[in-house]
Amino acid sequence: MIAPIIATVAVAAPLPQPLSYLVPPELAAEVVVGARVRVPLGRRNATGFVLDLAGAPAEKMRAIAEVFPEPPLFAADFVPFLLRAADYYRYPPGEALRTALPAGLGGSTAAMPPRHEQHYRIVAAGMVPAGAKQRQLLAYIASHGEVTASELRAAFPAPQTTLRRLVELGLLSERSSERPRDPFFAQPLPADPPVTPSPAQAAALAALAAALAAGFFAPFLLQGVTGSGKTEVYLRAIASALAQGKQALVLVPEIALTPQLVGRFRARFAGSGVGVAVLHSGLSDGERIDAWRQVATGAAAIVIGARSAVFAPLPRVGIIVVDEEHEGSYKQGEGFRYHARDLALLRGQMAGATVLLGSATPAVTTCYRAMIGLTTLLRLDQRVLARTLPAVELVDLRGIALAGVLAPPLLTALQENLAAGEQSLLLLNRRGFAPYILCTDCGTTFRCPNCEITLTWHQGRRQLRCHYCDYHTPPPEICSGCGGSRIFPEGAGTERLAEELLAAFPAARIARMDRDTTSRRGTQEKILARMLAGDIDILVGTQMVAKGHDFPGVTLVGVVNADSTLNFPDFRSAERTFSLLTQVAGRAGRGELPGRVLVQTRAPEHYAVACAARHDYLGYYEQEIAFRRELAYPPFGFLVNLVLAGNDAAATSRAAALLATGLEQATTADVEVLGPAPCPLSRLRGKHRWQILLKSQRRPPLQRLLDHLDGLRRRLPKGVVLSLDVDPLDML
DNA sequence: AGCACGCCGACT
DNA sequence: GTCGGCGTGCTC
Repeated sequence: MIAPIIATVAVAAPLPQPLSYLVPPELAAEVVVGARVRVPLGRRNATGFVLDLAGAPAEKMRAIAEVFPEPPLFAADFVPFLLRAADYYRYPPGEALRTALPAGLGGSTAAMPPRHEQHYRIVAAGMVPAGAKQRQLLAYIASHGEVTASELRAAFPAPQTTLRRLVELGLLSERSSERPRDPFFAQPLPADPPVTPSPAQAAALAALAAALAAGFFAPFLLQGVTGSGKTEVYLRAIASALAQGKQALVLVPEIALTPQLVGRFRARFAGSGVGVAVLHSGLSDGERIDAWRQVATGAAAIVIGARSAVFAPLPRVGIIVVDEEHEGSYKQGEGFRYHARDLALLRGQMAGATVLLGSATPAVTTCYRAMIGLTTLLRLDQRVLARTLPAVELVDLRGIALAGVLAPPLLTALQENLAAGEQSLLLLNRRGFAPYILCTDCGTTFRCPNCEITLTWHQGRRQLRCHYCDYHTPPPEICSGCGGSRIFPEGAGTERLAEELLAAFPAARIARMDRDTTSRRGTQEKILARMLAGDIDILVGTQMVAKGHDFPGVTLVGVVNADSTLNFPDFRSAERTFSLLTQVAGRAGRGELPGRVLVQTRAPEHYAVACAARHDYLGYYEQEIAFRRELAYPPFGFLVNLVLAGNDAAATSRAAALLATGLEQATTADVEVLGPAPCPLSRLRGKHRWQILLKSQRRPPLQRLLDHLDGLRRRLPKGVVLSLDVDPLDML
């Protein structure tokens, strides 16, 4: 009697553990680790992923029903990482895996089949067909050797029927190969001018090379201001990893994943035949599936991607780069709420890889790890080509009567910069025309019926819009409170700022860059190209303009309201403010010309603002870390945020109270249960929301308390759902 | 998440 | 007497 084969399957259902299934003998050849399968679950079928195979005695087990006819999605060494990640964030492993996989591979439908490309070559030389078109095609193919269908389509109009005829005549042979859908297929490789590393870059590279050679987990923090040459360090460190037969994973914030950045990697590596795969949300399902496949088969040695690329199934990852590691977009905000930087560290640890975190303004938690020696600090202090950092001037708005949103110093600076024929960049972290509209007779504001916020006035679309759900409505003719008609927009967004600028500088060419003007594909590139060509004098934008883009011609940067991020009801508001101000200040004076930065604020003494103005990361860090220590916030304490959401206000608050009581009874002295309290966004998309914050100086007791949660979760009233955020980045 | 089982209210 | 409410628990 041969022991039956048992497969461990992560089922795409909210089950806390993978399940075991019998492998029917007739499927034994196809059921491999990484296969996608259909399995019976209760009285229905579900999709699952094979994590493991073993011979074991069959107990009460059901059999795998079907195997998807496709190559395995990952190899066995990927599984422990996935399970650790799912466990850490308390998310069902099957669902975690489904989130990690590209859309189209996580579901129950067949994957989009690979795309094929036809190749043609001459079989019988010398034979001359009758048609002129046939002769032309043959001559072309004869002179090029083997030719692909797409090349022929480029050279001849509609060659398809002629080709088929030539194949039928036996003059051409036809062969088909898989061609991955490649969004960069038609793009030429940019130039890659050689640069000599600066002494600081060389020192960093020496440390990285030593770690790569040792082949153990080694985390590094590469701290360098914008323009200090971090990317060159990434490129060279990756080259060392490749030279050892290892592979590289590069994570960048979604917003920074521009063709320019990818172009730089392709320029360095693709020329020498190294496969570079790109994974991000802008790809089509087919492109994404193909990219994932190239990674899984090992055809791509370098993977560049946003957050979810941390799960790319690289077989031999030697280095993981996390660029702009402080960026909040690395944290997934719903569902499987993982943090890609933290998982990069975990993955590096499990794979024995070098992990390189890069930032000008490292997250306080990351810097702390460097300070206590858990991470090696590498510094790039100089900007390349000895460019100096721009001077930052604070404009204290207190006591200034503003006509619009721009105070006289910033207006004057803009005027001067325009007169000098140079470009300016203005940051206002709020899109739309005005954050709310107000009845001046009775004070009524207009709110979203689904969310606890005011509606933003969008002048161009003549709409009031909610920025949290898709609610939108035409403006009210009369006030719903008093019947009056004196309703006016209050406050300012990018739309109003652009209008104000146009009024102040009628001759200036002004453009706006925010989610409203860049939603269509290609529009963002268009604005960037116009900026680069000098066709824009003043660019107005949200934080989009602060991150990821180079504006070599910009010599003046204005921050319209530095306090907007500071006043967030969140313990990380200072951190975000410091980063944003530093980033946007770094946009000035990157080219030949020196830069100038003006920051409007009502809190010029606040350390996040004052230190950013002085380019003083350490000064900021010292104050921030003291504040964190005092209140036992990260890195001195660990947080888990529990959010209860439901349609019924009373049921939701009752559920929150019940859950908090249950947790208080279960908790030990070393875990604090804070709340329940209404979430800062107390109503969102129609749901009433309450939160309970768990806080502890140590992780184990926190995890133990979370074990109790699974029991308590079941006793919630109907219609109230609990979601859990381990290491929350914000608590809105 | 589904989908059972199971134990209490108002109906042909 | 049943139809159906949604609390509780399981799914290999």
